[in-house]
Amino acid sequence: MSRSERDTQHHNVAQAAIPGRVPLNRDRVLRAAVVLADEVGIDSLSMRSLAQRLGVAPMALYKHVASKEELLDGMVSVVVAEIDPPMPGLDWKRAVRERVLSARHALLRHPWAPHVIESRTQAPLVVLDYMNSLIGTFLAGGLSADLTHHVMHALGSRMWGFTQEVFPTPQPPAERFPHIIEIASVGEHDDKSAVGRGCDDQFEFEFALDVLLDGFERLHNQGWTSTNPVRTASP
Amino acid sequence: MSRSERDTQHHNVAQAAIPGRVPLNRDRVLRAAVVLADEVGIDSLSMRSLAQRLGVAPMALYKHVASKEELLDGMVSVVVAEIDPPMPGLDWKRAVRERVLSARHALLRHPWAPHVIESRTQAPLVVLDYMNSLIGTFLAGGLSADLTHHVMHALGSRMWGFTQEVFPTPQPPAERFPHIIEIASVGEHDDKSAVGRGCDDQFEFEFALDVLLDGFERLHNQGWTSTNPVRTASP
DNA sequence: ACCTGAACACCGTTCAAGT
DNA sequence: ACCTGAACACCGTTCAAGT
Repeated sequence: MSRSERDTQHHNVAQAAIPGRVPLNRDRVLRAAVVLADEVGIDSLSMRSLAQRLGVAPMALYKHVASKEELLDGMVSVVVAEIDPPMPGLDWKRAVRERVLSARHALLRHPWAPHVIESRTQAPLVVLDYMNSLIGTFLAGGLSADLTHHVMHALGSRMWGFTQEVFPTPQPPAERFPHIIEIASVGEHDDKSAVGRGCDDQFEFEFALDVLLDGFERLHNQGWTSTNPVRTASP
Repeated sequence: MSRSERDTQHHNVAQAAIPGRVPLNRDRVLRAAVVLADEVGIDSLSMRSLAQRLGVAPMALYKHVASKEELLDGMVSVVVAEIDPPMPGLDWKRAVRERVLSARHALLRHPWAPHVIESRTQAPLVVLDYMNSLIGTFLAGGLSADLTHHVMHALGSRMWGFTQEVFPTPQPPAERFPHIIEIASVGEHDDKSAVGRGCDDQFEFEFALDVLLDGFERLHNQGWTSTNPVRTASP
């Protein structure tokens, strides 16, 4: 780092203590939005509340993001960029597994991320980078383009390391729902790992991920193609 | 049906032609909300627009639903109640498969249903009925309560017959995303079956569902338990 | 060039009042 | 008992104006 660069940084840091003196930029807006959403929840994140946090008029934000939708796209980009790069030297199955669990690690720090990612209509570029990289891992492992296509669909939003939880929070009455009660008691996992409401825990996620990856591997070994989808389930 | 009951019905039907004369009830509110959301989209469904459609002041709705959240719960209940009952005489795997595809048939008529179902914090009772019934099918098929628990988690929101689509709508640039381009061309399915934006098509859904069900069957045949999860993927 | 203030067209929901 | 109208505390976003 050159002397002038260091000075500029110090200058900015000094200005940051004086509210409103550091000019806004896109990155500052997006990072502040991520922090604010982490703190107060995505429902309480508004253009107005974000502007207030930044000590700026609401309309100042529109110089850096065209709309709230673009703000949400940008927030997704920030957290997806935190996902670790692929680990080298692993076979495709382990490589995908580790990558997805790394995505889980990065995204589940932000309880709002699952919902916001799934609500994107246009995937931000870093999202496509991640998907492109995952696809590359399957292809490098020898899976056909055909199988890889369907395997990526089957993986679905689980590629981000989360699944929206579908089980009810309160215990329902046993008379009407005997089967739910019957299976509810098994496998009591730690509630702490469920980040925010509506997220799975680690054991259930890995179980589902492994069922899928094992299935993909079996289809690959069988030479599965979409025009000749032979498939059996004997042990 | 007694004479007086018939007369009462005729009376109501006659009144229905005069807007605003039939007293509102919860069912009329919920059904109107479902129809309106089908027509204008869930984002344009507001308490005010629904009230206007019903020819009533916005606050009249609050006699029948406590809040907009409760309205959404009720709308989910309406569409989930349309799912066919389980088919008798099938083994557990076929029974689950048919039931889930029937759920798909019912829910995908309402493009907003996936998003709204996944956003429920408290599952409506008919949602628990459906889950209880699915669990019962696994248990009746001989799966342990242990395995069934994890299998239900792994099935996740796919039990409703849909998965949120994760692929981008516009074709991205080939230079930056070569692998996406490579697999994009395979298996061009009909776009018509993708109900609204963001929903999978039939082939991809069945592929993923079968990978999961085949995996569940294999674990069941192997005598899998959560404390002794032996699992291999040889063909 | 970058930010502001007022205004517009919406929300869900409260409250007190009408019939 | 059931519905209404006005009002409150919010939204995202436009526009014209400020420096």
